[in-house]
Order: sequence, then structure tokens, then C-alpha cells
Amino acid sequence: MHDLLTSPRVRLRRRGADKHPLILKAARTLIAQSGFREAQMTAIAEAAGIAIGTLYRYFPSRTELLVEVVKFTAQREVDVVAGIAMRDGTACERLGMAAWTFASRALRGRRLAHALVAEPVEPEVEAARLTYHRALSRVFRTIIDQGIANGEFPEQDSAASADCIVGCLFEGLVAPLSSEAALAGVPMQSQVTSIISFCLRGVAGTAVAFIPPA
Amino acid sequence: MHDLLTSPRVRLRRRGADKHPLILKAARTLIAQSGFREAQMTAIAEAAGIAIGTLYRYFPSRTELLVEVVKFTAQREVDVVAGIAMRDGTACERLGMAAWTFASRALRGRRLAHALVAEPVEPEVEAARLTYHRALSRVFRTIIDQGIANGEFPEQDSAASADCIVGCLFEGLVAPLSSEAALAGVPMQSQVTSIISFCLRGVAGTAVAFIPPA
Amino acid sequence: MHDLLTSPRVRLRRRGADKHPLILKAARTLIAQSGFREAQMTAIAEAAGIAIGTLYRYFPSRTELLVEVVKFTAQREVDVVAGIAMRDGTACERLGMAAWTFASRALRGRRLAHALVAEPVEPEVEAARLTYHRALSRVFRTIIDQGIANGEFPEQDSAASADCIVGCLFEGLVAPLSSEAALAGVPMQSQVTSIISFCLRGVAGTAVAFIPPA
Amino acid sequence: MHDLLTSPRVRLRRRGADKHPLILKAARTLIAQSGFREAQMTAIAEAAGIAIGTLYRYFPSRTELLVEVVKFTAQREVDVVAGIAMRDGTACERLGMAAWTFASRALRGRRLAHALVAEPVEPEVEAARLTYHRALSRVFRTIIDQGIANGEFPEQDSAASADCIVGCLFEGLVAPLSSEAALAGVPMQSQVTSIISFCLRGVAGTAVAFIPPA
DNA sequence: CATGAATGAGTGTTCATTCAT
DNA sequence: GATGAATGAACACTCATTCAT
Repeated sequence: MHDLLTSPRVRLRRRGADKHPLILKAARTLIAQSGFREAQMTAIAEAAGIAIGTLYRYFPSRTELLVEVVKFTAQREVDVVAGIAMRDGTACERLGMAAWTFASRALRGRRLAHALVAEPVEPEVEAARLTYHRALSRVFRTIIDQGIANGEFPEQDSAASADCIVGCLFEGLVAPLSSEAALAGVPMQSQVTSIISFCLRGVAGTAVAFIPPA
Repeated sequence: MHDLLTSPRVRLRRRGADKHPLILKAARTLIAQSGFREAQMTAIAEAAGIAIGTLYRYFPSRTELLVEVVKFTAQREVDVVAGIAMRDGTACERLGMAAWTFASRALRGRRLAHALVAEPVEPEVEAARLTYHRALSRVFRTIIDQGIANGEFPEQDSAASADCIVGCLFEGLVAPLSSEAALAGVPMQSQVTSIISFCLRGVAGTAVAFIPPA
Repeated sequence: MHDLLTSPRVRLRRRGADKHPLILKAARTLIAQSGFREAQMTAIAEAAGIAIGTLYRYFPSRTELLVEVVKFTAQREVDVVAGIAMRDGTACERLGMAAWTFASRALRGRRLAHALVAEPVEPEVEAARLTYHRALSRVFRTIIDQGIANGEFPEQDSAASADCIVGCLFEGLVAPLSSEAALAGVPMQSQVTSIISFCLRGVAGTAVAFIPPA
Repeated sequence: MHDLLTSPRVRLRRRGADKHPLILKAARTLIAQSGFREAQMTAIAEAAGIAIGTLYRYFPSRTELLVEVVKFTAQREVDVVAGIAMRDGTACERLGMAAWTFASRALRGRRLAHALVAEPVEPEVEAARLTYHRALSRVFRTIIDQGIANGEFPEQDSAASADCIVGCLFEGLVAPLSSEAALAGVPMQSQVTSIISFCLRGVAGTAVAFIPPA
């Protein structure tokens, strides 16, 4: 798969437990609870049960740390979705299942998903988030390309279609993520179903001519 | 149309020009250049050529100011797109044109569009952003409903479809931000065309069955 | 009587109504409601129904204005108490009545009394407050001196005794002024009676020898 | 004794000296020099030779810091006076000595005493100041009650009498602040003697009837 | 003269980062 | 290596005062 985790992590010294994942987990928990804003270095250190100074032994700055949290969490999601994408079945089935899986998981960890999708502050973190979008898009594109190859889907700009699917999923998730009304959770399933149906039509539907104005 | 601008602004000012739009413009320019983060009160005041105190004569707090920037900018875009939506033509044509118009305008001010779509931090600003998404979605939904009514589009969850279109457009705008390559601007038009085609297929395409797993 | 109002008020121009007392009254009302802190120039101007600029035509600064409010209000109280002091009756009776009158009036306008007695911030306002204390003390001293002269009271440092009376009254007023508990108002009368009794004993009581340690 | 210092100060500090008393002392010095008004966080930090941030490690806010200064300083004075109150001797002797001690100490640090007695602005600080008054009053009341019990003093409202003594002492300290003449300091001793004599007469003097008017 | 919009120095507070122990 | 006390730049916001209209 496309690896989001490319930071060398050279500064890690062996001897004793590697606190890297511990810190990452503590930070993710905090972010999942109350967003990036509340994930201050002091809070993260406390949550990880270590001193602030130790934090800086594993991460050069808060920004780096947040970036890594985003990358780490995103990679996991991308991996899961990618796993679905490589199963047996028609491209259509796999596309639906991949989208469904992504949405289901995101809805389970609402606050974290929201942070990963819509909250970022620092440019570096934002960049990591976009990389996440692209990695996810790449998974969908692979399925679409296969579908086009085997005649399931009509000829199309598969990269654009994949981006659209990502956009549909995020928009469909972000909106309810912030509104208290949708917290009921029940209407979620039908909402997700509608979104995926739209995506499938977008990918497999009969071509509609759109001619951009001069 | 759905009015996003509901702040009363009761204070009357008699002498001197109303600095409200001046400040809004200065703030928008700053945000367009480097995002909300850099739009500090000091910077905004300087950009507007006024004193900090004057800022607070027009806006009770930084948050309110940012919210108003989002609302103001968003309302303008929504109005333009809504105007397109009410012209003559088939639902399909109008949907395409509305989407095209939105994308074209947004691409002109990329950084600002991005801020409006993905950057907000404060809950109040976030809320304003979501209102923007929903207002835009409502415009598209109106077109879709008309299309369904006159038989152009098949039966569907028009609200979900409209949300998807918004998601496609936003993702299509945000996505290129991550790839330096696409900054050339030239391939933009074809990219937008592909996205809109996907949306039209999603709305008008033949129904594809997606059955969510148990 | 001793005049507390010595500021020249040269800057007042005739023609039209003299807004001096109007402003003073507005300021006093505000102070009586929520203390000096809330008596901002904007608030005072608004309460007086004039513009801020006009305020500065009558008072050179906020400090001067507050000083004048203190002086003005204090003078009125001193005048009333002094009136009691010059009535017929024994020195003892007049002392009691003067103290009683002062206390009764102060308790009627609780918040204002508190501001005048314990809230001041700026050195200049503080000075005005002290002048108030001294003016009040002078009234009591006059009575005490008369009492000593006609044999009602034993020989004593009348200035110190007068200061003590002022201290007793203020302490007796300030304490309950800030405690919500005493807002019942009923136990006030007996409390005041006890205080005045203490003062009368202090003035008329049999001499007790206090020899300061070396 | 009645403890004015109830703040928990739970934060533990291991390395370096506990800067709590250092900050308190720096703040008290500043207040003693020019009152609460000039005791800004920046000034306090500078006076204590530490950074502003460090201030906030020890005190959550400026208000809390000022409150603690008042409590700390007041508690010390109350403790000293209370110590005198529990020595051997007649109630009269102890009352005189307690008052004398309080006055002598207060006169040594005039400006600070004044701030503690008459300057506070913020409600929280004011509350701390009142607690100080009441604590001091309680000490005097104890002596008075003992004097009444052993027949030294006539029956009386001991709480009111104690408040009066506090009022006399405070007024006696604040009053001279207004007259430049008395700043010489020499006449201070006789002034204090006169005040204490008044108080002793007020407590031990023959009852004088005061009947409040209807 | 009256007006009130404009001013901007000043203040309390936060939090990522450093470095002596 | 781990610690966490110390740091201080940065920021939002207030309000007495001024001066062009």
C-alpha cells in the first residue's frame, strides 16, 4: 500500500520501551475527545504518563506530533479500506463495500473523524490530512480502473471519480458530525446508503454530456 | 434565498464611512493569503488601515468577525449559484451550470475557498462554514427535485445527492491543493469537467443497487 | 461649613443649560448602581444623554469627574449632619442624632455609600474620600468640644475621638454593605444603636488609663 | 486561630525553590509602594525576578494573587494580635496592648496598611479584606467577652464594640494619610494613645443611653 | 458648540519550547 | 535519559482621550 508514514524517526534511542506509539495513542485519544485544539503538549504528556521533556525526545515539535497522529490514524483507515478493495467480487460490489466500511468506521469514532476531516489548523497538519484524502482516493481509483478494464464501468476520468467519492463520503460525514440533531444515529445508515448509491451511479451510470461554457 | 446574514449591526454610525465592509474585505484578503490563523486582530486592523479599537467598534470579537467573513463570502457565492439555478433550461443543464459556476469562482480564489471549506478552528466559525455547505446543498437539491418532478432524473434521496455534489465540488477544490503539479492551473478545467460529469451521472444515471451488509 | 467643593469650574461656558450637575447626577447614579468600576465615560455620557466629547467640556478627565462626584455627594452628607449638630440639645443628644442620621442615610443608599467608603481606586479619588472623612470628623469634633466646654464630656483628644466616631460608623457600615446576609435590613437598626452607644461611651465614659509601652 | 489561608496549592514542585513566598513578597512590596493598581503581573514578575509565565504556575490569575497577598499579610497581623490577646493580664490591659500592637505594626508599613484597609477594587480582593476585618474583630470580641464575664466591662453588644475598635484603628491609620503634616511621624504615638483610650472608654465606660428616634 | 468615531497604549493570560537538575 | 519548572513571545481585548465634522 501507499505508505503515509515516511518520517525517519531517527531520534528514537533504544533501551527501555519505545514510547512513540504510547504518545501517539495518548494524543489520538485526546484529539478524539476534544479536537486538536485541546491536545496541548502538557495534556498529551500527562495522558501518556510521561514528562513534557520526554515528548520532545520523540517528536521535535507539536506540529510534527500532530502530523504523525494524522498520518498514523489515516494509514490505518486506508489499510482497512484497501483490504476490502482487494477482495473478490465485482468492482461495483467492492466499491460499495469499501465506501461502506470507511463510513461505518468513521461514524464510530465521530469526534476523531471530524478532526481528521475538518478541523486542522496548521499547514503541516493540513498537508497530512490531504495526503490522507489522496491515499483514500487512490484506493477507490484502483477499483474504478479495474471496473473500467472489465467493462463494468464506462470510460471516465477515474482519478476525478475517485476524488468525488472521497468528497461525497467526507461531506456526508462532516455535516452530521457537527449537528447535534443527527446524533440519534438511526437515520445514519440510510443516509450512508443514499450517498453510496449516488457514488455508484456516478461511477457506473450512463454517461451524461457536460460541455463547459466557453 | 436563504439568508446567511442575520447579524443586526444595530449600532448606527453617522460620520465617516461605514468601515464594516472595509474590515470584512481586509480580513478576507488576509484569510485568502494565509488562512484564518494569520488573520489576527492586529493584522486585520493594519490591513484595513485602522486602529485595533476601531475593529471592536464594528465587531464584538475576533470570532464574530471571522464568522461574518465566512457568512458574507459564502452568501455571495450561494446567491450567484442560486441565480444560475433559477434560469431557464433543463434541470440537467442548470445543475451543470450551477456547479461549473461555483467551481470556476472558487478556483479563482483558491486559498480563500480552502479556508471556507476546510480550515476553520473555532466552533462558531465551523458552524458558519457548515451553514454555507447546507445553503449550497439546498440550491442543488432544489434543482434535483425539479428534475425528478419533470422526469429528467430518476427517483432518489435528493438531499443526499445534493450533499454529494457539494462534497464532490469541495473535494475537487481542496484536493489539487496538495499536489504541486496541478498548480499550473491549466488542467483545472478538464478536472472540473470530470467532476461535474460524475455528479450528473450520480443524479441522472441509471439506478445501481447498493444493499448495505447486515 | 467647610466647603469641599473648591474646584473653580472655569471651563464652563454659559449659554444653554449648565450640564455640570446633570453629569454629576448621572455619574452618581451609575456609581450607586455598580461602583466606580462601571462608571466609564461612555456610560456616564449615555446616562446623562450627552456625547462623550461634551463630558470633556465640563471635566478635564475621568478622575476629576469622579473626584467631583465624591466631593459633591460627601458635601451633601456633611451638610446634613452638620445641620443636626447645630440644633438644640445636649452635646450627647446631638452627637447621637448626628451619628444616627449619618448612618441612616448611608444605609439607604448602600451601594453608593460603599463606593464612597471603601471602593476608591485612583489616588486623587482616594484623597477626596479622605477629605470627606475629615470633614465629617470635624463636625463631630465641634460637638465634642462643646461637650467638653460645658462639662458634659471629660477632657480628651477631641480630634482623635471624632476620628474614632467616623471610623466606628464606616466600619459598621462597610461590613454589612458587602455581606449578602445583612441585606435583610431588620437587624440594622439595633446594630447602629450598638455602635452609637459605643461612641457615646467613648466620648462621655469615665476615663480609662492607657499607658503605651516604652 | 481562624485560618484565613485556605487555598490548597496542590501543585507539587520538586526542583528549584518554591517561588510562592517569593512572588507573594514581591507583590506585597509593590503594593506597599504604590497600591494594588500598580501591581501588574509584569511588574510583579520583574520584581520577583521571574518570568510572567512562572507567575501563572503559582497563581491562576492576578485576582487570586492579590487575594492571597491580602490573606497572607492579614493572617500574620491577626496572628500577632491574637497572641497578645491570650497573654496574662486584665482584659483592659490586653485590649490596650492588642490595639497598640496592631497600630504600631500597621504604622510601620503605612501604604500597605492603607491598601489592606481601604483600596481594594475587585470583589474577590474586597472579600478577602473584609475577612481580615472580621478576623481582627473576632480577636477583640474575645477579649471583650472575657472582660464582661469577669466584671471588668459592663454588659454590651460585644460584636459591635469589637467592630468599632477595628473601625477606630483603621480610621486612625487612614486618616493621617490625608494630612501631609502628620507624616512627620512623631505625633503618631500620642494619636494612637488617644484612639486606644477612646476604645477603652467605649468598652469599659459607664453606659450611656442612646434611644434611636422613631 | 456638540458629537461620537477613531485611537492605541496597556493588561491579563496562554502554551510551545528549553534546559538545569 | 527523564523530568517539569521556567520562559516569554504572542494575542485578544478595554477604555480614557482626542479631534475632524
